[in-house]
This record gives sequence, C-alpha cells and structure tokens, in this order.
Amino acid sequence: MTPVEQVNKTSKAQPSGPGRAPVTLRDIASVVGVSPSAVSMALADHPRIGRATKEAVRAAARELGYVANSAGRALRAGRSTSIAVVVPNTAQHVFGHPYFMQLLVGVTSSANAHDSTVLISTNPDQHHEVAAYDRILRSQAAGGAIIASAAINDPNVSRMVDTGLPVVLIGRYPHLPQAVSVGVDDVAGAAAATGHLLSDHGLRRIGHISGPLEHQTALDRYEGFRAAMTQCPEPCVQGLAIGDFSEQAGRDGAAQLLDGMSGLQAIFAANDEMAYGALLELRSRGLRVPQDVALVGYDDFGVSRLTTPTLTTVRVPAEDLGWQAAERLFGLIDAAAGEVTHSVLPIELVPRESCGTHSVPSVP
Amino acid sequence: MTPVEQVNKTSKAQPSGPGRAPVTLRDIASVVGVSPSAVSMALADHPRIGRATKEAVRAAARELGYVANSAGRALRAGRSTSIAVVVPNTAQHVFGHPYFMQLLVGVTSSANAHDSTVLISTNPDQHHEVAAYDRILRSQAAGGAIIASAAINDPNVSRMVDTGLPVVLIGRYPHLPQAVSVGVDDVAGAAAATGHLLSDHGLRRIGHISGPLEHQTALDRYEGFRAAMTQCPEPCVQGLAIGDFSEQAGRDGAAQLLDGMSGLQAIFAANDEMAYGALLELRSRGLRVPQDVALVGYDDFGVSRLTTPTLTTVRVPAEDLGWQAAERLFGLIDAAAGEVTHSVLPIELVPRESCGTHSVPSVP
DNA sequence: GCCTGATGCTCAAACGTTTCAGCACTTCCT
DNA sequence: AGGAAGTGCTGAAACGTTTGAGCATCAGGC
Repeated sequence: MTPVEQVNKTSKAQPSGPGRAPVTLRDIASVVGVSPSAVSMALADHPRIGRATKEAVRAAARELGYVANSAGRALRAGRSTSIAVVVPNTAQHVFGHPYFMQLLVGVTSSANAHDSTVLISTNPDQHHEVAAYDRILRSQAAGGAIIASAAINDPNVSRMVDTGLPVVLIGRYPHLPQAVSVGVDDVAGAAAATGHLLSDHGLRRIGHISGPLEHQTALDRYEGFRAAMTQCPEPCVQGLAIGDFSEQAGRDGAAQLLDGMSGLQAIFAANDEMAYGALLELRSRGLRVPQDVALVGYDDFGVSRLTTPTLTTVRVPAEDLGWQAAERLFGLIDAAAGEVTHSVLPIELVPRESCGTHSVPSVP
Repeated sequence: MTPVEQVNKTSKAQPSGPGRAPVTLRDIASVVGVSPSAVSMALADHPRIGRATKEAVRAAARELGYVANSAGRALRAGRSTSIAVVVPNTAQHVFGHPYFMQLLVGVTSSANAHDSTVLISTNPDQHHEVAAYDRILRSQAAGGAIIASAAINDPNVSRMVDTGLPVVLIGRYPHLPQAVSVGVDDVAGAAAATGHLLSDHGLRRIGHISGPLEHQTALDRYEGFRAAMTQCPEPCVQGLAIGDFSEQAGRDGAAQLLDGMSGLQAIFAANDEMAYGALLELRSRGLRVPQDVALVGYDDFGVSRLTTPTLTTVRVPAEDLGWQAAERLFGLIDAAAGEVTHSVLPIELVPRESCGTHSVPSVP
C-alpha cells in the first residue's frame, strides 16, 4: 500500500509504518500549538502549566505514541536512566545457574516499575573484563550499578564503589562498610540446614563441604554450620572439606570426609552443585542416600529438584535479591546521598528426599 | 593542573577519587591545544588530521581516561550503540534455564567486541510487557534488537520486525521471510536423536512427546522425529503425545504413550524437562530406563546431566546462537540494509545413559 | 606571480531534552 | 489608580558529540 521510501524526502505525514521518524517534543508542540518547552513541562506536570494545556499535551503524546528520547534526556540530565548489572568473571560458577536469570528477572521488574532500563555486562573473557564494565560506567551509559560478585577483596568491587557512582552490591561485604549491599542470611540458612539434620533427624556425625573461603558466602555457610554443631547439647563430631562450588569438588570433598571421619552420618554441602558431586561419590561407594548418609545442599537454583533422590536444600531468593537491590539502587540515585545500609534477606529450608523420609512429596 | 570546579567548590584538582567530573572532548582539547572538533576527528582517525595531532590526542585521551559520553554520541548519531535483548514472556519456559544465560554470554561477548553494550528486557509480567520493550525501542535506547521468543505468530515479533529497526530473531520463523533470524537445525537434531534410537539401539516402537505445536521449535522436532521414523527401512511404530515443554506434560505424555502403545520401547521428548517428567512416570510404573524403555531428551541446558540415569539429549548451542545473532545484528546496523538471511546452526547429539549402555562415561 | 591542490585545522550547527529567566497578561489588595 | 502577586507560556542556553563548510597555509606547476 504505502510506498516505503525509508529516509524519505518526498512524503509528508507518516502516521505509521516502517522507517517513520521518531516522535519528538517538537512534534507534539506543533500539534498542540505551544512551544516544546511547554510540552516538556506539561509532561513533567510542572505547576506553571495550565490544566487545559496539560491535557491537550498528554492527549497528543498518547495519540502520537511519544516516548522521550533517552539520549537527549540523559545528555541533558548528565546521567542515564539505565542501571547496569555487572557480573565480574570471578562469579564464573554463577553462569549456567538459573541464579543469575532469577536475579535479572527481579532487577528488570523493578526497573520497569521505575521507567528505567537494564544494561548488562557479563564478562566471560578475563582480558576484556575491566574494559567492558568500565566503559559502560565511564561512558555514563548507566546511572548506577548492581554488582553480583562473590569474591572477597575483588579489586573491581572496591574500585567501583570508589568511583562515587551509586552502587549496590549483592552479597555480604563486611569489609566494605561504606558500600550498600543486599544479601541473604547465609549463617542462619546454614544453621537451619545443619539444625535440621541434628534435631529432626537426630544425626550427630556431620561433615561440611565448604566453598572457597575467599568467598563471604562460603565463610558464612561454614560459620552457620559450625555454630549449629557447637550449640548442639549432645556430643557431636564435625568435619570439613574445602571445595570450590564445583561438582568435582563435591566428589573430592565427600571422599575426603568419608575417608577421614568414621561413622559419617550426613554431609552438608555449601551448594547444590557440590551436593550433587557428593551424591555421585556416595553412590559410587555403594552408600545409599539418605539411608546410609544424609545429604543437604544449598541454593535451590534447579539442580536439587532433579537429582535422585531429590536434594534437601536451602532456598536463596534470587529474584527477591535482584528486586531489592534494584529498589535500593533507585533510592540511592534519587536521593543522591542515601544512607548506607546492608539489607539481609531471610532464607528458607526446603526439605526433600536426601535428608530422610519425612515430609517428602511422594510419587503417585 | 587544570582546575576542575564542576561539582565541588572546595577542592581544586582531583586527578582521581569519588565524584570527579567525567572527561569530555573539551578537556582533551584544552590539554592538547586544539579544538574539540579536532579531537573528535583525531580519535576517529579522520584523514584530514595530522599525524602529530592524532598522536598527541590519543596520548591525552589515554592519560585522562577518556570514554565518549554515550548519550552525546547517541543523540548526535540519531541512534544508540546499545543493542537490546528482548525476551517476551511467551518464552516463560526459558526462565530458570541456563539457556538464556548462555545466550546472553554469547551476545555480550559479541557486543564487547563491537564496543557496544547490551540492554535487556525480560518481562515476567504480561501487563507491562508491551510497554517495557516498546519503551526501550521507541526511546531509541537501542540501535537494534535480538528477540528470543518461541511462539509462532507472536504478534510482538512481527510488530517489531515492522518497526524498521534492525532486528534479529532467534529461532526459525518460516512465516516471516522478511525477517533475519538465527536458529538451529531442529529437524536434523530430532532426526539424529531418533535415528540413534533406531540404528544404534535397534528400537522400533518409539513415542514422541512434542512441545506445543504453535512453537516452530516443537514442530521442527516433531518433523525430524517423523522423518526419521518413516525413513527407517524396517517396519516401525510411532506414537505422539502433545505436551507444553513442562515436567508435568512429560509425565502425562509418557502415561499417554504407555497406555496407548503396546510394547513401547523408547520415548523421545522434545525437551529435557519433559524427558525428566517421563522418567518420573516410567519410574513410578516400575519401568527401568534404559533397560525397559529408552529415553532421549533435547536441549542439554543442564537438566540432562543431573538425572539418574543421565539423559541422552541433543545439545542446542545457546552461546553460539547468541553470538551469531549479535554479529548478524551489528552487520545489519552498520550496513543499514543488509540482506535478509536465515542462519541455521548445526546441533550435536549427546549420548548419555538413558538410551542404552554404549559410550557412557562410567563412574570411577 | 598566479592558479591549483593538498593539508590541517576551526566554526557553527545539529541531535532532543530540560530548566531558568523573563515576558505578557490577569487578579487582587490597598 | 497603582503596585504586588500570580498565572501561563516563550526563548535561550546547555549537556557532549559529530560533521560539513570554510579558512588559512604551503608546495608545486605554469
């Protein structure tokens, strides 16, 4: 029907169709019969613009499908409306987990609610990493950043906090008291998981496979395990194997615990991936889970539901984390100088088959 | 040296530290002693700028840590350097899969290489969906978009293609011949999986649990299955149960096939999630996999590695898909009028335990 | 000596937005 | 009547970038 001239010198009005020029303030202004400034102020609900004009402007804007040009707005404002989500490559073990996706879903819903957009920087390549997120922030493409990293003393993290740009960290960063962070109560989560084995299943000889202790997450989960064990009124025996959150580390850790502790009754792994590794090791030694050795994981990002037996685990509310972090970030951006806070979200124990036979949804 | 008065009134020179003003072309210009235009042209390697000036400018830019303001550049250019990744909520089953993360990794590496950034729009909420990605594109925050959707006739998809904005679709869209797409050869993948059951394991009575047939992906996988079955020289019996890619649909589909086909020897599910559901159903009926019924899934996004037995599946190269789609998109953006092409990436059969005992990496 | 062409830069304008000062007009108060 | 205050808008400027036109300067060819 309508000839498509693309850049179009000939046709005048193009109500719709491919290649039509974007609607600007000027377009609305000429429709309504006021200046672009008035349109801008009307849309911002400025008190000095008359009611009638505001309504006319809003109607025209809706009619024409006006959406403010983000570049123009950002340039004028001196900062972008976008927020960046940075995943430094130190969080490699995060890739392949639904964790990050859940985080993103949370962040994007908050961003949608704030009429903002989400820019992401995942950096699989070590070499380009600094350049990539650095470029995003230095180019002022984002008005703030959410950093999903796990390593303590990651130099990137403190550098970013130091830039003065609004930044929210995901996780606990006790050594960065000046930073705003949103994390989960891993100590309580690990204590709940361990307490479940102790109290509900009456087990007393429990080994823990921890993550790398440069990660606060790994430290906290170990701390929760230790606290629960030492607070048990009856005599307990605890063991520790240090892993790196990988399946292989789970196998190795389980082997180490089995060889080192006589009468091992349960293994609490610091994440589901390692619990799965431990499961494989136990199975290869002919040990049954949970009859011979009970098993508990951590994260509940999808792995734990699929194994046989299904894994008892501790759910980390990733989507909530992302949402909270984004909300916090928008608060920082708006207030320019928000108070420094460290939010800690609660966790939830998810009992499944691998710790014993109670409360297991049975297969029909 | 040069006093930076900008935001703070007290301190004079801040070579570094929080709150320092961003470096602009003007800053470099005043250091080098030329006009901002000359700096811009020098950095763009314009032939009319002298060698000496170029070198001085580049040195100063490096020294000051100059990064072009993205808003300024986008405003001037009339389009952003970012690309958007849109995940319409029709692709719900994608959430929670590492698929999307892998896709993102591929897209971001390409974007890094092109000095671009990635904007993402995941829209868990039906109501805000149109508004969210619409806003991104209408605000010209992105110079192009990659759409990861699955449903045929998703109105969003054709609308986006019609905007005239450079768009690359992920998946096969035979009904949108004017659109650029990057997909996988699902027909060949499904045929390979089915052929594996037929030729390598000698099975002849095979049921397929398909996805919803509004999805091209589901159609293609069914088509591959059918083709392989009918091309088999010996007499075969095929069955079909239509599912929706969910675990429950896998259970239901398996039940339907088991009840409907006597002597069922194998089930080929259109994704791993449904294969897992089928596994649960088989197990609850006391049937062993693979001894009584062989099982094959599709996707290899993580599920298949974890089940017991591990699932034979077909690997979808998600990271590659993302990378290719981004490369294609940058091609479109640069060329302004690239040719319409439909790339199809090859797939790979991943034999594991659930189809039989050959070539299984045994547990040590 | 003058034209031609090349070289190396500057200037101005423009992208779309927001904001601030200011103008014109009305209304109210004394 | 005359000033003050309020109302509703306009015009200009600015954010940082890119680019085409234009202005010098200089080398070489006749």
